Order: sequence, then C-alpha cells, then structure tokens
Amino acid sequence: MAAARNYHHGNLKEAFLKAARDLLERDGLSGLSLRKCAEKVGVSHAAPKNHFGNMAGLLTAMVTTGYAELAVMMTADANTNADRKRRRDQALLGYVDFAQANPALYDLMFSRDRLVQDDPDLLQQIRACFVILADCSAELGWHHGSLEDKAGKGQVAIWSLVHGYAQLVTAGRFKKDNMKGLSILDILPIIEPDDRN
Amino acid sequence: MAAARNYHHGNLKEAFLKAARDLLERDGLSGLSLRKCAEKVGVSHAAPKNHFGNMAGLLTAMVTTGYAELAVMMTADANTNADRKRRRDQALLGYVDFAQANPALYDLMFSRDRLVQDDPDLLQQIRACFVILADCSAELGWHHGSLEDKAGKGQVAIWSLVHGYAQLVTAGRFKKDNMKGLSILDILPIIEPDDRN
DNA sequence: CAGAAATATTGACACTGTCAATATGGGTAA
DNA sequence: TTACCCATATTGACAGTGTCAATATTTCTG
Repeated sequence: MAAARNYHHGNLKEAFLKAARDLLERDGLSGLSLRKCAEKVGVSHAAPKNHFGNMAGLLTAMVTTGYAELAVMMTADANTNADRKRRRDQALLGYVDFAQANPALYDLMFSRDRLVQDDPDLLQQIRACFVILADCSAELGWHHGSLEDKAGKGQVAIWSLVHGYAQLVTAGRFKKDNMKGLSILDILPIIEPDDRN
Repeated sequence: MAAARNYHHGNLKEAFLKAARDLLERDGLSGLSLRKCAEKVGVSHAAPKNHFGNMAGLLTAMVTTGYAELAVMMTADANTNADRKRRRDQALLGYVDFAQANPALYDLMFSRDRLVQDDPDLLQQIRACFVILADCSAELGWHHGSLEDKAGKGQVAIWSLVHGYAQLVTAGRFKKDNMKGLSILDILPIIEPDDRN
C-alpha cells in the first residue's frame, strides 16, 4: 500500500502542521516551539524530528502549504466566465485576503533565516504564485518600454505593490482616517490610469 | 550632570545596540541572543536587563535607531538645490539602499511579535519616516479623486510599493533575467505615466 | 564621609532545539 | 504463523536561551 496514514498515529505529519499553524497564529512565531506542537498533538517531544528534521524543516513545510493556499485564494474564480480584468482583481483581493487571514504565516513566508530557502517544494509553490501574479501584471495597462521590458517592470511592480500593501495592512500601518479602508483595488487605479470602471 | 556616559562601562547601552546589530546582520534574528551580546561586550549575561528590560526592549531600541537611520538615508540631500522630483527620487533610492544595507534589521522593523509596538520613541520614528514618504507621494502625478482621496491613496500606494520592492529585493525574489537590475526608479514610471524628466 | 540610587554580577529556573540510544510497531518474505 | 527489517516513536541527555531574585559594586548626592 502507498498508504500515508495509520502508522502509529495516523498522518502525524499533517497533525504537526496543523498544530504549528494554530500556535503560530495564536502566539506568534516566537511563541511557536516544536515541543508545544508535540504536546498539542499528544506525542513525545522529539517526534517532529522524524518528519521535518528540524525546526526549519517544519516551518518550511508549513510555509509551503501557505503558498499553495495563497495560489488557491488567487485563483478561486479562475474558471468562471468573468472577464480577465475581473479575474485579475479577484486574484489581488484573494492575495490580500490570505495575508489578512494568516498574518503570522504570511510574514514567515518572507523570512530569510528561518526557512530552508532552497527546498524544491517551497520554490515550486513560490513560482506558482508568482506566475499568477505575472498574469495579473500582463493584464495591467502598463506603458513604456519594449514588451520584455514591460513584462519585467510590470511583474516587479505588481509583486512589490501587492506584497507591500498586504504586509503593511496586516502590520496595522494604515490607520489614519484618509487611508483607512482603502483596498488594494482602490490603489490599483493609480498605477493603471487608463479607463477602468 | 546629565552625563549619559561613564557609569561603569561607558555607554553600555549603545555598546549593546552595536553588538546586537552586528550579530543580527551576521547570524540573522534567530542567531541573536542577549547572552551573546553580553559576551561580545564583555559583561555578565544579565546586564542587558538593566538597559532594555527584556529582549523585546532591546529589539525595539535597535529598530527605533533603524527608523532614524532610514529617515537620514531618505533625506540625505534634502537641502541641496536639486528640484523636488530629484529629491523624491533620491529619497526612494535611499530607502531601498537602507534595506539592502541592513536586510535583517529591515525585516525586524516590520515584525509584529518581537517588538514593543506601542513604544513612544518607536512610533515617533516610524511617523517621521512616513511623513517623508508622504511628501514623496505628494510629488507623484497621481490622478483620480479628491485631494484628500488622492493623498490617502498616494501614500498607501507609495508605502506599499517601496516597502514591497525593498523587501522582495532583499529577499532575493527578483532574479529572472528580465527583472534583474531594475531599480525602484525603473518601476516608478509605471505608476506615474505622466511625462518624467 | 555616609547613605542612596543606579548599575552590574551571580546563581537559579523553566524552556528550547537537537541528538544518540532505545523501544515499538507495521510490512514483508519465508 | 514466524522471523526479520525498517519506519517510526520514545527516552534521556546536553548546551543554550530569556528571565528573575538576591547580592555586590560603583557612582552620585547631600
């Protein structure tokens, strides 16, 4: 059998990931520990080692699922008959929704010293998300430069904008009256001054 | 005397901050510890408590100096006779330069669970930086909406863009050929499609 | 010069990640 | 079934961590 469940505990790996996710959002990254995960799941303190090797392995696995979920949030209505601009808007809204629903995980997804940066699964999921964002940028009415130039600048611009917006929003940095409640779609018209409605 | 130096060690507080900064950029946030700082400075392991209370206090103090330096980087040539657009460009370049020169510190400056978020000094330095950025946004050729609306959207847009760009660049997420070497000023024309220079 | 206040040290505690050694269970072949 | 192997889980230990109370030392003040 290729059964991935019911060895001793039954999908202990996923149980760890769920426990870690709960602890992460409840207590922050500094309140997350392997031992708490193990206790929460009900196994011994060294059990996570068998599945993730070390702390970085657990965080990397959790972040990888995060990117997968982010991609899902961005493509939730990809197959609807909505036009491309509407789908693009929904992708960006989905991106920000994910960050707001999982602020601690979202931060961790951009950490440089807690993850296994060259993990193949992680890199693949990151690439998948960025391909979706690149499609968004292709749908924006950029000006200036050659086609290649336009693609490069557009992708850099859209990634920067939506990531910066998501992180600043979740960090609570937009609090003044004149900028409260502005969504990513309110900002978008600025960088796409062409006719939108 | 209001002397802030030469108690026992001579500005031990600043010595801690410098040591912490070195360790942070060398080993990352996860490689920074109060005890290593103390050893590096040559004092006992509990000495930092007298000056910072706890780890969050040390990190908050370090981050606060980071925002102060960021403001300096953005206003380095504020008093030159360069025109406003050029000064705005230099401010944005200075912002990104700071992030690239201090990537680990820059990340920490946006952490939500390691800092004393309501520290008055921290909040003041953050506000100072955002005032400078707001001036930058005022200099951009935004369209759409009322003046207030314009100000709010412009500030949210410029903060999001420059922060997202800085963090993604320092995280090494821009590596494909068609987007390597794009500076923040290369991106800016996209969100300001009016005639520049 | 003496007392007070600020600052530094010491020792302890609970908690952490990690590792080696050991135990336990399921899967497989005889 | 029985015997074996291997994946998986446990135990115990270790060094390192932040934090705190108690103590010691230095500097300032009156």
